[in-house]
Amino acid sequence: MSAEHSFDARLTDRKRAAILAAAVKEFQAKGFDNTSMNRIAETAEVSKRTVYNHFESKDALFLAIVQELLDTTEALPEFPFDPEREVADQLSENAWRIVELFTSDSFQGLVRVTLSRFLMSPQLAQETIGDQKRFRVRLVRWIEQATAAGRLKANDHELAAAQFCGLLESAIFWPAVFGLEPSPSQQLKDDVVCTSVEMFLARYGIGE
Amino acid sequence: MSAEHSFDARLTDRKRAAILAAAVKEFQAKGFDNTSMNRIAETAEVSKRTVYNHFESKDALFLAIVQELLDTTEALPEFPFDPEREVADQLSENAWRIVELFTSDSFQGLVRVTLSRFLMSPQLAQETIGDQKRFRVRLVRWIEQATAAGRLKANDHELAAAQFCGLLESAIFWPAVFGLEPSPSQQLKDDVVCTSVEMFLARYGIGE
DNA sequence: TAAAAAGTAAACTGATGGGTGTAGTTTAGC
DNA sequence: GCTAAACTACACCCATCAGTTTACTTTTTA
Repeated sequence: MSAEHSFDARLTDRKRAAILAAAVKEFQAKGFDNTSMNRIAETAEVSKRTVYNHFESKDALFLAIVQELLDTTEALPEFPFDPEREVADQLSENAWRIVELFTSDSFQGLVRVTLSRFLMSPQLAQETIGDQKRFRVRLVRWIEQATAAGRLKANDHELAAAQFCGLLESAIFWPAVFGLEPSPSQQLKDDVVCTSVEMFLARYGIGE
Repeated sequence: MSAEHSFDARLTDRKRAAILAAAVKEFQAKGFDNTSMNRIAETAEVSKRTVYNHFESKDALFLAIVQELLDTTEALPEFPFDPEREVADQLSENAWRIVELFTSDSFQGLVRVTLSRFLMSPQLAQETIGDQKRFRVRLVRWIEQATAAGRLKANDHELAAAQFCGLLESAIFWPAVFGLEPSPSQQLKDDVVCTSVEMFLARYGIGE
């Protein structure tokens, strides 16, 4: 028999993946401090020693997870200003991307796990959660370009971007993080994107 | 000598206060799990046994702190809509109150401590951080009243309130929580309140 | 097919930390 | 001043848990 059901990869790789998956699950469920390596090994259906063969320490395992999740959410495309398209249009599209990111399981996982661990150490938090800034940078650039093209009137581009994100976050992101609404309805997302764009343009837009 | 410098109270009460203060300090600095009762006793300059004489357990101590901090931030006044005053005026005032709350040390302390502990248990997090909702309720009511009075055009009052708070939070509150800017400048606060009110009214206001 | 690489089970170490028990000292209040 | 309540120092119990060791089996690979 060539393989039982190991369409996947070498055993070693499968074990590694199982450990990461188990760790994500446990860390998310109970937090870093309240998750033991024994438990992770158990959940991964792997011997404890194997966990330590793959990851030097609990911290190393944690960082590997954060890195993996960061990589997952990394692949957001650039979003340059397009002079040919309507401002509202582009902003809506950008808003949708952000909302989708916010509500994606992987990003939620990242935030929950990381937030609880690094709330106390701003340094580390910045390096990891700094991810949250990463898409904001794109938005800032877009706002800058749009302003330069005379299609927006924003003085403080950073602030404008922060505010736009804030509009989306307060209604979509944070409620989800705190488990109020498991996943916001399409209806709500629609409303939020819509009114956010309207509000933003009401303040920073040029009557087009 | 009537008293050395014990203008305060009975020794017992001073001890209790010292324990609470030490616990707040330690929990804020290192989080719940990474703070030992030994350390708290040490910081409070109190014997460990005394800590346990005042508080049944580490959890009890934690809850006492949360309660105390909640009480501190509890005393926010009602904010009814006043038909005699300009809408922008009232909204600005409300925004200022919220910003002041956000940047107050006691509130920051509450959030840091509570967030890190209860991020994993939405139930508890809601009851405690739900405080954050408490002022939002006032804002929701204000928006409702203003809308009823024909001075605003908001369909979803909850959403509108969330968005307004989001505008303030993303620029003031969260950066402070994550220790980026220890305390935002008066200038920034001004800008944020100003543009937030403008944005909000641009969308929900009636051209007055 | 044999050696090298990876996995397993389970007992173990060492440290931490919540919480208790005790015996003796200090403070409060009558 | 004397008693009860509160505080202190410190040893102690016990559970948890990160990480290790050992002796052995399975998988990979060349």
